[in-house]
Amino acid sequence: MRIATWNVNSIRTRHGRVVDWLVNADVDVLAMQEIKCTPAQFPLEPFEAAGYEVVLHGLNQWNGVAIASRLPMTDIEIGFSGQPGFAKGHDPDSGQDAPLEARAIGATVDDVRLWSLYVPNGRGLDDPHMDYKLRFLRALADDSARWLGANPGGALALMGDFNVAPTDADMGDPSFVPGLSTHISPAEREAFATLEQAGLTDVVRPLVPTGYTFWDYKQLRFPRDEGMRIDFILGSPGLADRVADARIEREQRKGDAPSDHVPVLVDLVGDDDDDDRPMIF
DNA sequence: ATGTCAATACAATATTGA
Repeated sequence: MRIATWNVNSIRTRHGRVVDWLVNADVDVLAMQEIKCTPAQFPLEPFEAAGYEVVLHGLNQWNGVAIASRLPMTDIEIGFSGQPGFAKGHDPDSGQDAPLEARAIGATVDDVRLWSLYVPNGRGLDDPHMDYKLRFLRALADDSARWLGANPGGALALMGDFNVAPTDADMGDPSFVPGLSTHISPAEREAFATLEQAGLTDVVRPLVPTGYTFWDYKQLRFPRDEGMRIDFILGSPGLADRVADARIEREQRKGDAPSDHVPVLVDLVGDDDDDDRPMIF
């Protein structure tokens, strides 16, 4: 089974490129982020014509997550347990919960529990959005730890735009982020590390040790290769053991109307479609 | 020169977000 993640930066603008890539790259399941639309606005037809079913969560023109799959999806979950909310100007001391944004959708394909996740940007080190980002990451780690406790040995994949560059090599120069050095601050890296403490590992890095997944549209970042590695597939041990290959699809940053992010994919063996499982006599 | 892009409200530009 080939699974992938891609921040598409508007599916209405990008559906042609996305479906073409799904078919050409022979992808079974794609987690998308920043679809930037409601369910009524989502271009379902090109996906269905290519043989993909889509589940999505979109509230307005911001954020939005989806999963497209040509294998059956079950147990669709909108948002994760404990996911924090956010609203500009919301007073956290008001006693009222801030509304949830469209940043998480889960589905099960074969025996793999998959999530499409769009972690808050943070905006600035002192911005209220940064605290939201840190709380979002910690709550995600807590929910993942709960799932792994309830499903020992289970295959869990967190796929998405985490908006954190976990190592220095994942961002060549902090000035790539205008103004403030978000994405690389100790607080953000510590919050990201709680996912590793929950038992999840980056399953792409061992096979693709270098390279970026995002280049800002501004300031010729792509031609200069001044990008960041912020899109990941994080797996439980039960998933990581089944990873046979991984790729970062840098070519997708080229050509007409690219997203500012590129797809990241991994191949899994040992799923229900066992014709790719090594035979042992 | 932030060497940009997308959605919306609105009706040619401004705002928001990334």
